[in-house]
Amino acid sequence: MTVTTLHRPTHRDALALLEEAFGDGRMVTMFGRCTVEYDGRAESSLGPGDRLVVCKPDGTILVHTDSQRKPVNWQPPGCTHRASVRDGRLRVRSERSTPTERLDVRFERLEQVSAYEVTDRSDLRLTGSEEDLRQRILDDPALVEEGFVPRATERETAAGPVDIFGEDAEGRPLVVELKRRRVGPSAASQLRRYVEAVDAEFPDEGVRGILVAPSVTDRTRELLDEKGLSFVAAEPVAEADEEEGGDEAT
Amino acid sequence: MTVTTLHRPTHRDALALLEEAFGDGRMVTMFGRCTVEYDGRAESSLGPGDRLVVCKPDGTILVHTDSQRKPVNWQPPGCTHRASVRDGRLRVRSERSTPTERLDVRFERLEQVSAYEVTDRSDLRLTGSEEDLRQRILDDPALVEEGFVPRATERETAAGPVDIFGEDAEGRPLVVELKRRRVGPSAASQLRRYVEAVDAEFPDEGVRGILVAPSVTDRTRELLDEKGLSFVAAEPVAEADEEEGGDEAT
DNA sequence: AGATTCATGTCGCTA
DNA sequence: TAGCGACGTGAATCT
Repeated sequence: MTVTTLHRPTHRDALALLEEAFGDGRMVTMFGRCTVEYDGRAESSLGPGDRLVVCKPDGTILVHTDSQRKPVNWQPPGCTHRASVRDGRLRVRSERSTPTERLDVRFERLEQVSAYEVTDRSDLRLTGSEEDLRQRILDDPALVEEGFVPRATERETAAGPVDIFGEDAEGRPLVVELKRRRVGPSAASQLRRYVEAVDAEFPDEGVRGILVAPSVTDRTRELLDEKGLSFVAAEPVAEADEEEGGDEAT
Repeated sequence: MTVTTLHRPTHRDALALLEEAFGDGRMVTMFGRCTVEYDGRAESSLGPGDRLVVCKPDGTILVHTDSQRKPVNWQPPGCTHRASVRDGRLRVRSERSTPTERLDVRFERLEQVSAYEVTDRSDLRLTGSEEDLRQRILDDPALVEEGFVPRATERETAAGPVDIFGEDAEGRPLVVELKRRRVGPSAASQLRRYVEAVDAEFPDEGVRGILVAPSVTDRTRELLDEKGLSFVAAEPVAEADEEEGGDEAT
């Protein structure tokens, strides 16, 4: 039996299941009317309402309402959660240090508590990341510009690590900043920061900077132009051929 | 009855409950062995495994494993999710446009399906945000420096909106960038961007920039110094008095 | 543990 | 709708 469920349990029965499940490393969900108090990097208070609470065996706790992707409250992995009954009500407390953070969920009503055994796993395979864009450019540096020769990735500078560092056709240092999607002003600032740091390393060598991304906003384009930086359009994965024959839709 | 639960249901029975719950605007959880395919801003494939799937009435869908705060796969609010049975297996598909994204969850085994009615709500009250820091400084501008006079918040510039714009004791323009927590290099770049934009607006008036945050990293401190920018330490909420008497622990 | 950056970031606001 | 920046960002990587 991989799922144990209590329907409208007493708070004490719920506590018993929670303690058992926490001990077994099972994942738990609770649904009911509760309040939530959080104190740590910030501080928050959530009045009574119907929520889905998820406790994971790695110490994660999530409090979900019926909207939004983000939990209304949570605690990250590595926390220790403990359940107790105070004044006849179930309470789940999750704590951690560095930084010190505490989350308290107090239930007024409990509709359902379930414990799940998770045994089967598979890893996620994802494509379309900045890493894919980097690989694409290392495979074909001409995508950046004719004659570009990559020399290093994640090269350290006084301002932080440069995505791709290399030389242009004339042998001048070239700083390439990659973004997997359309970028705003912060990307231009980031590139500028790296270029200035590299420029300090190679004075009078005419260090250049190129931002590689699918596209840029107008303001970002202006910021790049002002600072003498370039933009080259490229995507993490080659676009589907727009010219005829691209009939792979289902 | 605010919760309906099916234990080890047939895929057709699960489908019936899902369609009913989607129609009623109820929140749904499913637990079982499934695979997940995603295609949109990126692309991913997740092999078979035991997961908790949450469907919210606002169109959010979450696929959680037994670890991490982040779902392994998801779809944001505003998506339309549809359930069906193909080859005797339950499938939940969630789609949206702008950008075009599709998520497919296919179940091999179904341990439990639950539908929850969410009626009771309360809003979250949170303190310790950048907004709190701003209010603190507007209440007492001397926290930035003696003689500082705020003139505007979110003031627009060619490089974006400045958190607090004002004048120093000598009447020179002052750009203040706020951060609720310890900052890295990007904050220095951001401030510099704003200062340069304001400097272009007020040539030869000696525009100054001050970063206000709890603390900065060493490298960020150097970047600020290089560019003639300042740092002032301040937190969103006044720190507890470290000197004696702070005995509120439980 | 701290620093740095990417992310299918998410979310809210505003022009 | 797109642009822009905050977020209790989270998560990975490297020192």
